[in-house]
Amino acid sequence: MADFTLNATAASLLGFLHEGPRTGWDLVVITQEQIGEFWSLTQSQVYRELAAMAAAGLIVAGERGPRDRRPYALTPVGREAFDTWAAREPGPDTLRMPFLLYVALGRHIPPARLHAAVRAHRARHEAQLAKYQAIHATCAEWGADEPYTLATLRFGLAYEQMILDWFATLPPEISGSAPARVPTSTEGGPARSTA
Amino acid sequence: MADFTLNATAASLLGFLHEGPRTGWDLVVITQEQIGEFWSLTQSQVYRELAAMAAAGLIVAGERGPRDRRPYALTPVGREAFDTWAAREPGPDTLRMPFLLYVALGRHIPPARLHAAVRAHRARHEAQLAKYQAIHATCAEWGADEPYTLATLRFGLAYEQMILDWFATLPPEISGSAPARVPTSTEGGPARSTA
DNA sequence: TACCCCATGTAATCAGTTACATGATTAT
DNA sequence: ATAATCATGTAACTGATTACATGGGGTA
Repeated sequence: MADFTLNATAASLLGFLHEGPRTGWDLVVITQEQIGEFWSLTQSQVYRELAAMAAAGLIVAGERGPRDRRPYALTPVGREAFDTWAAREPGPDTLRMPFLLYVALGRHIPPARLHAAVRAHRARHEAQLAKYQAIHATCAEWGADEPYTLATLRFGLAYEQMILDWFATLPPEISGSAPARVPTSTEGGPARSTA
Repeated sequence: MADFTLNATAASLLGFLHEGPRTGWDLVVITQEQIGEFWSLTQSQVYRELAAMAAAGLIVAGERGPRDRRPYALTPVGREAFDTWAAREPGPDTLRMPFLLYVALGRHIPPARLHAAVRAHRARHEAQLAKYQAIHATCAEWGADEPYTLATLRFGLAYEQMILDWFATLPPEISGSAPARVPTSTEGGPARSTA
């Protein structure tokens, strides 16, 4: 029972339950907006993990509320399991980018197709950056009392900005249009930050 | 048979087979170094997908060579399947970052633990940046004839540099040490690129 | 000859995704 | 009354990870 090994998804749910009892639905919404961009989890997973953790005693289900809402609360055992999880090094980042696969195999993809994919992908990231900027604008006053959420938001901003900068450096074979005038960086030597 | 739907992993293998027959082992090595950073795939998957694609006629196995090496060659059917895959928009990027999960849940993690995780994670990315820089230094002459691989490499460089820049902006509660003197960017208004 | 790496594969498990079924509540 | 949304859950599947089994071939 004490050897229930948490995966990071389950641990994240326990993490949010530190702030008080939440229903599966609550957690779906919360996780989606707070960590969804770098740790996706689906509604199915949430209910599955909650059921498993309840069976293992890490959380307890409360009374069913209005719309069958069933809040789960963290137990001392759950707290301990979370601490055990937190005591381990977080695993390595993994990226899954079908678009970069396109680029890597670009030699074997019709140019028009590749260029269209570039445009679509750039548009996605422009939209995502705008979204982050909007959130950041409304939440700039957080500062001191929300450093954790703010840090992840700032990561998102930096990430999207980086991608758009990278798009601007693509050669015409890939982008379909001339690169913006930026340090061309194909003239040898290790790359250096422009920041 | 013609309706064999490729997943991106299988498609990537077909992509590399455009350059000539390769064995499973070859593909494990090639994919690991060429796309491994943004599209991980394991040896098991490679052999599984090769077997499935061979059964579907997308590739054909050649004679077994020295150490039981068995080269697979692309067939016209496989080429067509690849083209069909390439004609679709690539799916969205997904990030899986346990470390950011740590940061997001930082409020509930002992500070010393969080700071240690930050140090370890930063070290990882410093090492990764150095690796990319080394590759870039040896391959700077590619330029025109390897634009695709170069673009992915330059993505890696930009990504790692972005992360290290982000680390420098972390507040002491998270990093354990004072942030570097950079545009503090917590003073309101949407973030702007510093590039 | 002994050992290590090359190379192919299988088995078992876990995690993640999609689709669907069901019923309660609120809004129109 | 009807539709939309809230909320919980199940089923089926696909993909990814880990571990292991097996044997060839080169090297010390």
